[in-house]
Amino acid sequence: MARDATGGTGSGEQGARPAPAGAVPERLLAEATRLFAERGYDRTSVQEIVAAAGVTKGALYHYFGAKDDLLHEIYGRVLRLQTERLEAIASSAAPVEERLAEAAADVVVTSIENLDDTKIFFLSMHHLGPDQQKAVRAERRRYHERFRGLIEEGQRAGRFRPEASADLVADFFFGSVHHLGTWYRADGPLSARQVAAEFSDLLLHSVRLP
Amino acid sequence: MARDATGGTGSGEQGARPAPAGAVPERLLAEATRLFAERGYDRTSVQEIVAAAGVTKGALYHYFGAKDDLLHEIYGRVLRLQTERLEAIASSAAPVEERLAEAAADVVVTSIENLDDTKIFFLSMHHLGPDQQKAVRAERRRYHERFRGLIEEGQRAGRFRPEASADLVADFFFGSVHHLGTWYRADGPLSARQVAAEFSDLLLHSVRLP
Amino acid sequence: MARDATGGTGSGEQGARPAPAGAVPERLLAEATRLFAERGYDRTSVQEIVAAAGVTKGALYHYFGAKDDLLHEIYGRVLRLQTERLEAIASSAAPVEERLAEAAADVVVTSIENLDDTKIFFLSMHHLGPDQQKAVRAERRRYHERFRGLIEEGQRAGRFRPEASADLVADFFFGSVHHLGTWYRADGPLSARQVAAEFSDLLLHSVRLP
Amino acid sequence: MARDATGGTGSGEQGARPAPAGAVPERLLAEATRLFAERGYDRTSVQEIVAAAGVTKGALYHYFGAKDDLLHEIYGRVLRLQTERLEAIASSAAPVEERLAEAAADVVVTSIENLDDTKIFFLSMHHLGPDQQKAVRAERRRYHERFRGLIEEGQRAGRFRPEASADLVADFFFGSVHHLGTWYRADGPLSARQVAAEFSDLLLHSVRLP
DNA sequence: GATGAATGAGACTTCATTCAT
DNA sequence: AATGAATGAAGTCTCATTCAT
Repeated sequence: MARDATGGTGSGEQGARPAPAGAVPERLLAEATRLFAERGYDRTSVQEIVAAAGVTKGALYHYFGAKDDLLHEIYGRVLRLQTERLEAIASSAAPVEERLAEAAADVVVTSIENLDDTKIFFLSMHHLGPDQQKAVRAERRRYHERFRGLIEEGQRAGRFRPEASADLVADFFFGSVHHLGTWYRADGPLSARQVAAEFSDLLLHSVRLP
Repeated sequence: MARDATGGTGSGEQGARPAPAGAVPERLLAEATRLFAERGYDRTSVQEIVAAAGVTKGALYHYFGAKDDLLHEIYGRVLRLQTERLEAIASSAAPVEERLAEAAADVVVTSIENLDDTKIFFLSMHHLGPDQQKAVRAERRRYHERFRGLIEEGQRAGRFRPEASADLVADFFFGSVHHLGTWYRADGPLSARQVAAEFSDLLLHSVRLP
Repeated sequence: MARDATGGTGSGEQGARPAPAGAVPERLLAEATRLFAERGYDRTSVQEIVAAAGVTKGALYHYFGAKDDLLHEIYGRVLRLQTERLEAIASSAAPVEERLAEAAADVVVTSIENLDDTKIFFLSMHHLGPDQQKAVRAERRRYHERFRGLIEEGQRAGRFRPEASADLVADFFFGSVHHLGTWYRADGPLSARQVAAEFSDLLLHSVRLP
Repeated sequence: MARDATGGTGSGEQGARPAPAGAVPERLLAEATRLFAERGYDRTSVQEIVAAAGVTKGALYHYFGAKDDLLHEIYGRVLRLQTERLEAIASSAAPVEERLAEAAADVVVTSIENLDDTKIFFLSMHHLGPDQQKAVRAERRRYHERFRGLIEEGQRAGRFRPEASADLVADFFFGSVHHLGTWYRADGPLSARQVAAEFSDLLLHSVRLP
C-alpha cells in the first residue's frame, strides 16, 4: 500500500520497461497506436497497452472511458491532419494539375509518415460503435469529396479526360493510398517522397488528356 | 429460464434459420464468410456461425480443427480462383496491352463477385497463425509477380512507359482493387463490369506511352 | 423448495467440495439463494456461487445469461408458489373469516419455510433490470389484490370493520410478513406454525367487528 | 477526452445540479441519502455522490473515512430521532392505550417524513462492518424493547389481550412500518397522518380487549 | 457423424481509496 | 480545506475448445 519512493515500475505484472516519457494520455495513445498497428485492435489487450505505457489500467480508464475511445482518438488525429493539409493544398492558386499532383503526393507522404494510423484505420473500423463509425465515415466522405472536386475542376478546365468518372478515380486512388500499410516498409528501398512522386505521376497520367 | 438458452434436449434455438441447403462443411464456410465480412473475424463467435449454418459446435469441430481453419480455407478458395484466372489470361496469345487490360478487368470482376472474401482478406489476415500467414503472403506474392511480369513485358515491348516502376504500379493497382470492399455496393449504380472497365482503363492510361 | 440438506459444512472456497448432488442448474440456484440471503446479492460474487456449487463460471453462464437471471429465477419460484397457494385457499368454500385466517397463516408458514427467498426478495429487487422489476411488481400486485379482495368480501358480508381501508390493511399485514426475514430464526423458540397462528390472529382482531 | 469526465475545475458537468446549499458534510450526507434510497448503497458510486454534492472525492474523504461511514451516519441520525421521540411519548402521563396509539402513529409519521432513511435502513444493513452492524442492532433492540414495554404495561393494566405475545406484536407492527418504503408514495392519495391513524388503529384493535 | 454441457483462461471495466500538491 | 491523477484488486462476462455419450 505504501508506495515505493523509487517510482520505478515496481508494481506487478510488467517487466523492465523503458519508462516512456511524456504525459500519461499521450503515452497511452502512442503505445496503443503502435500495438494496434502491429497486431490489430482485438489482439491487443488493455493490459498490454498499459504495461507498454508504464501505467496501470486504472490510469487508462481515468482518461479514456473505454478501449474503443483510444481508437476513436487515433482516428480523429489522422483525419484532422489530412483534412487540414488537403484544404490548404486544394485552395492554393496553382493550376489544377499541380494542385491535384501535390494533393496526391501529400496524402501519400503523410500516410507513410503515420503508417501506423493508416493501418489501423482500415483494419479496425468495425470495432467502433455505430455512431462513432458514422462520424468517421462522414469525415472521410468530406475528404473524398474535396479531392474529387479537384478532378472535376480539371475536367471542366479541359485538362483531364472528360469520360473518366471523378468519383471512381478518387476511389481508385485512395485504395492505393490506404493499402500502403500492407506493403510499404520504412526500412525498404523507397523513400516516402519517391512513392509519393510515382503515385502522383500514375494518377496524373491516368486522368490527363494525352 | 436461461437467457441464452443453449439448452433443452436438442430442440433449442432454431429461430430464423434460412433453411440452409447443401453439405455441412460448405454451409459452415458460406455462413462464416458472410459473418466474417459483416462484422469481422473476432466479432463473430463460433456459436453464431454454427447457429447460422443450422448445426452445433460439435459438427464444426468435426470438420474444422479450429476457428481459424475456416479463415484459412476461405483464403485458399479465393486465392486459387484468382491465380487460375490470371494464369489463363496472361498466357494467352493476345498483345500485351490487351492481356493486361483483361487481367485488370478480371480481377475487379472476381473481387466484386466475391466481395465478402475480398473484405475478409485484408481485415483478418492477422488472425492467422504465423505459418499460415506466411503461406498466404507467398501465394499472394506469386500472383503479384505474375501481374508485374505483364507490365514489364509491355515495357520491354516498348508499349508502356519505361520510367514507371512495375512493382509500384502493381501495388498501386492492387490497392485499388483490394479496397473495393470498403465502398462498392451491389445495389449501387455501378455494375461489376462497369467498374472493371473503368479501373482497367485507368491502369492502362497510367502506364501506356502517349 | 425445501433446501437440500447436502450442503452443510462448506466453508472452504474451492477444491475439495462436498460435491453437492443434483443437476447443475438446480445446484447453482440453491447455492445462490443461500448466499444471497446470507450476505446480499451484491456482496456475493459469481465466483463464490460457482465454487459453492462445485462448478466453474462457464457452467453458470451456460445456463444463465447473467448474474441477475439467478435472482429473477429465485423470484419467479417463490412468486409462483405463493400465488398458487393463495388462489387455492381464497377460492375454497369456507366462510370468509376462515379463508382470510388461513391465507394469512399460510403466507407466514411458506415465508418461513422459504426464509432465504423472502429475505432476498426485498433486499435485492433493485438489482433487477427495469423490465424484470416491472414484471415482478406486477405479479406481486396481483397477489396483493387477491388478498385485499378477501378483506373487502368480509366487509361486504358485514363481518369486518367497514371503516378500515382494505388496501392499507393488506399493506400493513404484508409488511409484517416480509420482515420475518429480519428477525425470525429457525433455531429460535417459535415454530413457523406458532408465528403463523399469532400473526393470523392479530390480523383478524384488527379487522373483525367487535 | 475522458468519457466519464470527473471534471475540470468545477465547471464541468453541472447539468441538473440543484445548487446545493449548506455546509459540505451536510450536503454530502443529504445527497448520499437520496442516492442510496434511489438505487441502493452498492449501486451508488462515491463519484456520483460527490458530483451530486458539487464537490470532489478529496473533500468527501476529508470528512468521512470511508464510504460506509456515510451509511453509519445516516443510520445514527434516524435512530437518534426515533429513540428520542419514543422516549418522550412513552414516558408521558397519558393512559397506556393513548401512549401506545401515539407512539405507533408517531413512528409512522417520522418514517414517512424520512422515507429515504427508512428505505436505506433495511436495504443496506449488510454493507456495514460487523461491529457497526452489531451497534445498530443493539440500538434497534432498545427501541423495540421500549415499545414492547408499552404493550406489556397495557396487558398488566388489563387493557390489552393477555394471550398476545408482546414481542411478536412489536415485530408484527414494526414490519408494517419498515415496509412503508416499498409502497408509500409522497405524491399518492394518502397523507402521512392518514396512514399513521390507520396503522395505529389497526394495532390498537389487534391488541385491545374487545 | 454429431451433440451440448462444461471448462478455464482471459477480456474489459469499475471503484473505493490514497497522496503529492 | 480541497484536488484529481493514479492505484490495484475485484468484478462480470465471453468464448474457443474438449469430451463423454
